[in-house]
Amino acid sequence: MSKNAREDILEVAKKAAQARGYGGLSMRDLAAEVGIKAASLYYHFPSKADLASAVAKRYWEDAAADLEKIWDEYSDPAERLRFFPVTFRRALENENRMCLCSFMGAEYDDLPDPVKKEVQVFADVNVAWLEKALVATGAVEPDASEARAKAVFAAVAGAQLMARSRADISLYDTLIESYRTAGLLPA
Amino acid sequence: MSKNAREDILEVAKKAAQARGYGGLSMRDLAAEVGIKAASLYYHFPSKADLASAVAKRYWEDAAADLEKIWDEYSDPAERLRFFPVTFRRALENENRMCLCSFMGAEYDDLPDPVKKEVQVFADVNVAWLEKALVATGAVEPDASEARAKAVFAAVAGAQLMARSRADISLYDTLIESYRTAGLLPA
DNA sequence: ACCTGAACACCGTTCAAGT
DNA sequence: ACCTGAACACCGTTCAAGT
Repeated sequence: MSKNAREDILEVAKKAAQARGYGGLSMRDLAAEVGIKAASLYYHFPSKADLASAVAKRYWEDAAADLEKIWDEYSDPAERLRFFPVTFRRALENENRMCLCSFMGAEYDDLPDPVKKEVQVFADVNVAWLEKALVATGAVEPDASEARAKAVFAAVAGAQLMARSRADISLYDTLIESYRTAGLLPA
Repeated sequence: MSKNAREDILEVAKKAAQARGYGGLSMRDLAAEVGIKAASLYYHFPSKADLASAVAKRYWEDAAADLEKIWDEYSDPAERLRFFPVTFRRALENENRMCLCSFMGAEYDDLPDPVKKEVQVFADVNVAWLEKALVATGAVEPDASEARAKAVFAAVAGAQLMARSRADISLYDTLIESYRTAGLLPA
């Protein structure tokens, strides 16, 4: 693919993990897609756990950068919140994939600790951004803003999961719109 | 365990699938826990897909029965809705397990078609019950009731997923309470 | 009717060996 | 520095064979 095998591995592994999770991520298949042998993977990453941890870390770093971009592009607090669900929509647009961290959240029991840690940072980053954005709208009581931010995150993740389980992206849009009608997200 | 091996298999497989999903369900481990050899599993079920399909079918049947019970036990529509999240809470109480169908929803790409079908029926059953209950409260416009029912289902599933990913059942309670404060569920 | 051992093609992982 | 083949203990599954 590119000149940098390590980059290729991370990229292909990310897409695979978004579709099949940690357990479903096959080192042999991954290697084949990158164009090397499975054993060669272990030159770049000491173990599957290390690889997945690096993938999850980059995943939340990219998410954080995306959220920063939304923040800077819009000044209206409600406008910013309008765009939050778009980042989760993109995974579904991308061949019905889902958030890597939602999938791995489900796999909690089988997740190596370093991976678990990065997965939780992803949620932390999203919740912190949402809380900041919600407080700025002034529509949420300050002492309820953290709980509300978590609620929005959980609900959006749930919408993505449900839409994926039907391979129906229009269902995702319906769900987000219902959240707005119900008052969970600003209309 | 019991006298009936088939029953034991279904029961143990259900708990395993709630913790590790379809992919994480190991026929060898399952057999060991039941007290037979892996090959013997294939006497009772022709394949892993058939076993998982039977498990998922029973799962939504049990869920439907639970919902019926809630419906009959309470006559106040809002009261009925108050108890909906309790069924999802029980999985978390049970050693941080989650809804089998949420997990398998994430595994969409690797799910055999018969399993996929049963998983979707689970969502259908829940959404139909929720819609009935929401309409009865009179608080939701009739032409928005289906979308709202789906939204509640997705949000509750998302709350369960997020709480599981932290092994924190109190987070689940916080999220459900936030849904009520926000207006997604009746307060 | 119900279960088993042995075999099949897979998997993640290791490691000594190649260039 | 980067990759590989061969081997390890696993996996789901099959099947002929046992009782």
